Amino acid sequence: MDYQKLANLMFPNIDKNIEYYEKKYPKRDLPDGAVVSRFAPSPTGFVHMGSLRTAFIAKKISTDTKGVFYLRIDDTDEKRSVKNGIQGIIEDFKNFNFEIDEGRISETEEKGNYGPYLQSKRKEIYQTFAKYLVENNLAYPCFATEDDLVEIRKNQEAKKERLGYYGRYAKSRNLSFSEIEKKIQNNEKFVLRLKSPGDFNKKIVCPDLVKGKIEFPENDLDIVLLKSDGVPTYHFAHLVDDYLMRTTHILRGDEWLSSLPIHIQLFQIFEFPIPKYCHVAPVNKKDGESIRKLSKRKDPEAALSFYHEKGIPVHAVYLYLMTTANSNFEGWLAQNKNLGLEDFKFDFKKMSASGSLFDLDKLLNISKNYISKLSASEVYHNVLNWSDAYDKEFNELLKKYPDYSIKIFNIERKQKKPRKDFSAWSEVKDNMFYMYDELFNYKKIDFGLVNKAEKYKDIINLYIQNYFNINDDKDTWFRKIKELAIEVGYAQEMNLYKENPEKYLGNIADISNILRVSLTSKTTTPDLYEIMKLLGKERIQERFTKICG
RNA sequence: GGCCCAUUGGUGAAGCGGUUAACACAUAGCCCUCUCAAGGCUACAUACAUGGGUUCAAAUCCCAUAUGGGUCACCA
Repeated sequence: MDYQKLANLMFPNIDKNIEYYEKKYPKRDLPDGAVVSRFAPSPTGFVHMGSLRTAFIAKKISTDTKGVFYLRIDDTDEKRSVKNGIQGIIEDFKNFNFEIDEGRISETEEKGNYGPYLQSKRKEIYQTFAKYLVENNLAYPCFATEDDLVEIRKNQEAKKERLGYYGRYAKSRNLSFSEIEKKIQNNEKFVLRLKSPGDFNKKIVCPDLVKGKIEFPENDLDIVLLKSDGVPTYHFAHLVDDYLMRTTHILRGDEWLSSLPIHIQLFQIFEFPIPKYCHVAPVNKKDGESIRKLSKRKDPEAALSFYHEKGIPVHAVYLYLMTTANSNFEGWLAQNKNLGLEDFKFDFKKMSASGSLFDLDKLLNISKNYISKLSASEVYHNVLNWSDAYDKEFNELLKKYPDYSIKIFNIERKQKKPRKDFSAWSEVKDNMFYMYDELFNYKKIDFGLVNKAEKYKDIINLYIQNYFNINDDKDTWFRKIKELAIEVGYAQEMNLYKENPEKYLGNIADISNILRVSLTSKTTTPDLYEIMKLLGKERIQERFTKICG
């Protein structure tokens, strides 16, 4: 058969060749060892936590090696695409400060010299590569209908044979030119299938940076390369795009592991350099007794918006992702307290090959520690940003009292071991609302929460009259509370009380708590002295007065 | 069903032929303390899936089984 003629019949409008594209997208001029990696999601509208993890690792090794990380949108399947799907991904990235070196940057724009980065705009490129295969008798048109394929499968199932389009089941392999010509002239739909050179009885060793060397049978399936609408399948697009975009490392979920023989075969057929593959295990979730992959549909924590909404700092999420990605990261960080994520070298050898459960508690713990190290001003700006999207009322107050708010966040922060009150910005308001008159409600005060608080009015009155002075230093302030305790028959020290509880009506902690609850409506707050200093004389007196009537 | 991957305490995980089998999170208790958050100390946890080998010696090497997961589309 004249394969050139066949190729022209199938792709009459393709006039370029592979060399053209090789010249258009030349080898990248990068330092030795530079990693070119990418994230290639379908435009489903948002990024999955597991995807972010994979993309984060890819980007990390690219920047570590002074390489390139790019974003390519895999929109070859319309059924999967969602309206504004690209925008959703880009917004998630923006919210997570996830910057790309090149690729798609909005619904309409992109940057970089290796585009288009939208697969739907690369049809001609794919067809050029497809035409090459036909010209060289490496691929052929297949006219089998869906029914034909069902028939084949039934047959194979009945005979307990291996499923798929291969060997003697690949009937379209043997069509003559005139048969093909006739069908095409009749406008019969066809797909392009690989004429697989593989032998199922032979083995191929596939190296993988996280799973190690895996032995598979060679691929002998005549897989579909181009669908009947001329759009490539993932396998073919992967070959063409990652070759032309000069990708060196393919990071993807390990559900792709079993198609590795196909991909390696494809690269070999074209004699293109085979990229390094890194199949990343999934992030899982316990669902009753069974364990399954974190699911966009079932698990809110699968979506990045979940973390954004909670106000978990982006950097904390990355710290957590790195602790799950490289087992030595946590220890390294503990040893190198003055260094950060950027200074850590990612290593595939330290990556677990098996999936793990997503641990929100651990994330929150990391986040709590991270926040404790921020400055009051940083905290303020973060809370401001967060509340702008999720709590307008609080946002207004923060904007109204910026300096005052920063002072609040500074309570017990500038010390060697700062407080660790919150692990997410959404927790701030509940912790601090009483510092704002607009949010404080004295009617919610419940002295039932305080031990031995029966005579709280007397105690508060005594305090205002004889002990309260806003200008006292902390020692004096505390000494006076002790004196008050003695005056009303409470123990001025815990030890004394513990030794002889029956001798006292209560203890010093009870006194403090009566004051604390009066001023904050909470039994748990940061340093009461600091709080009173910030509240100031008038507001303190006002709050006390309201309680005592 | 075929092919492939995985399996260390509640969770993540170290371990690479000889260890009292690290560490972190979670949980509990004690200490500290004006409350809390921390911090310090301690505890907890029946932790090496099971069964066979190899070896003086196995969580570590080999084989089988079990369990979990993936994949076998004109989906990615």
